[in-house]
Amino acid sequence: MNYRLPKSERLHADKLIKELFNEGSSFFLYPFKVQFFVKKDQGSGTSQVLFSVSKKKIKKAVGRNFVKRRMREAYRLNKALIPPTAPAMSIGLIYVSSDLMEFSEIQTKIILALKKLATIVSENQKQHA
RNA sequence: CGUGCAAGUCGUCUUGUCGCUGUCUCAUGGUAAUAGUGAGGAGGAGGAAAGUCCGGGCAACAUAGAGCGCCAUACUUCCUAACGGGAAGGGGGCUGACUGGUGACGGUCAGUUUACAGCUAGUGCAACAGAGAAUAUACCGCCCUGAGCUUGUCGAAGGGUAAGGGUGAAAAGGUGGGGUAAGAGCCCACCGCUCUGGCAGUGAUGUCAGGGGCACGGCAAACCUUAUGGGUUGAAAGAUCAAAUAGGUUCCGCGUCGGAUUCAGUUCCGAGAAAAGUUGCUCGCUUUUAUGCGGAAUGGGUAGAUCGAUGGACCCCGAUUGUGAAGUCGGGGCUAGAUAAAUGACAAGAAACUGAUUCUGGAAACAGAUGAGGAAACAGAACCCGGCUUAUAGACUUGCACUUUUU
RNA sequence: GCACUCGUAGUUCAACUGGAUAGAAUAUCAGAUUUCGGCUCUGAGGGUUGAGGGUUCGAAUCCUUCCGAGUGCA
Repeated sequence: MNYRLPKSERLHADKLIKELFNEGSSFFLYPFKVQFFVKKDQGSGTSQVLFSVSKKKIKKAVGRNFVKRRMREAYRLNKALIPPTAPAMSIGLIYVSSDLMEFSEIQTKIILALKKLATIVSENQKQHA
């Protein structure tokens, strides 16, 4: 199983991020807001993900780093929940709680979020097909 | 032993699994070099990385020189690349102890604190209270002269007076004495202030002598004056490379056909094509289309990438100079470099903190042992340094002070 | 990262060049009016002027250090 998360699987290009937030769709699953955008004419390639924590919610830089690292770990260990047949897309995981959470808690929530994302994407595929 | 204060140092560690990041080596890849992929090696947050309060490096732009303006600083000497930082010293304030004096007040020692140039340049400010608030002031009071008649502990009017009362944050030097009608630096001594000179000190300043006489009250974190310093903007500075698309410039080819002409599709004549209008339709007539299309080269430049950007006023150790901040010399070391932003997650254990319970001693307080469980500070580099400020569980070292117990 | 602005009753704003007890509207509470409520009238409470330190006789105001909120710069 591939548990790696190199730079090519992280979203870092300014254009793609603007595209994600301007044209993507989203849903809430506490404590996350999941923003995603299916790339057109790409087939089933590698997805790219970004993690975001608001400065308004968590004031201290240490706390923000702490949450982002735990989110990244949780995604890294559970990214297989998105089936490889799914189309390539940009994913944004935004932390909207103002409390610091334990890793186990974040992990369960991430799993739920990814499962929901996978079902939404597969339904979209069926509708288009 | 404990507690407190001051100064300084440190501010978790080990193992395993799965990752992130730059770098080195090897392999793969490829004409070659990058990029990518795989394996391995040795690295990967702080004392404040924070606040952004100062200073410097660095970069771009500006700049003959000078002045005005604006901003900052402000006892002295030194340290430093520089500073609003630091060191040492001086002066002032406060506290305590001792001490001199009738008194105002002074002296010595210790601790602590201090944004500490100039209101003896100018301008300005001081509510309320108070008679009077900065060219002082006469309310009560005190004293003198004393019209008058009610002859009194009376007193119109005039004058003297800042010692006393009262107001205030502040009442125009203070204390003691002389003096006077009562008073007053009016006079004297002392205390304080200030000026001049001598001496000591690099200097702030100290000290001694003489003079002035009581002014020259307070506020400059009021305007301001003086001295010194500062060009402006900040890495989102700036430098290099540079896709796609659109557009710029240059060149080439085509330009409905024929003829003539021109530097030139430049102009003319004839014929023709397409579209629109006129009409119910065709012919005819009129108008429009042709300053466009394609290709190549080229400069600017966006996305993006690279550099800036991590070897430096560097760190450690030793010697030496200096009261000290710090300097000099010698030896050793290389110690994060990310960019939608790495330095992590999980598990186990070990030190340090807190300490339920149980056991022993004891009348008790408590002491010694046991050690379940809990908690694990403040906080995350963003171009780099030197400071300052603020946050911080706990541990250790040194010095000082104090309490209690035991010997 | 850099540059800058602002914090006053529960809320919206005042308070001159430092001058005393920080003022107004609204909201709250109480009373009057009404059969009851609203409107209206009268009155009261409510502020460590964001926090600490300093300058001054005196600080919301001046200086300084923190805290919080906000704005601009590609």
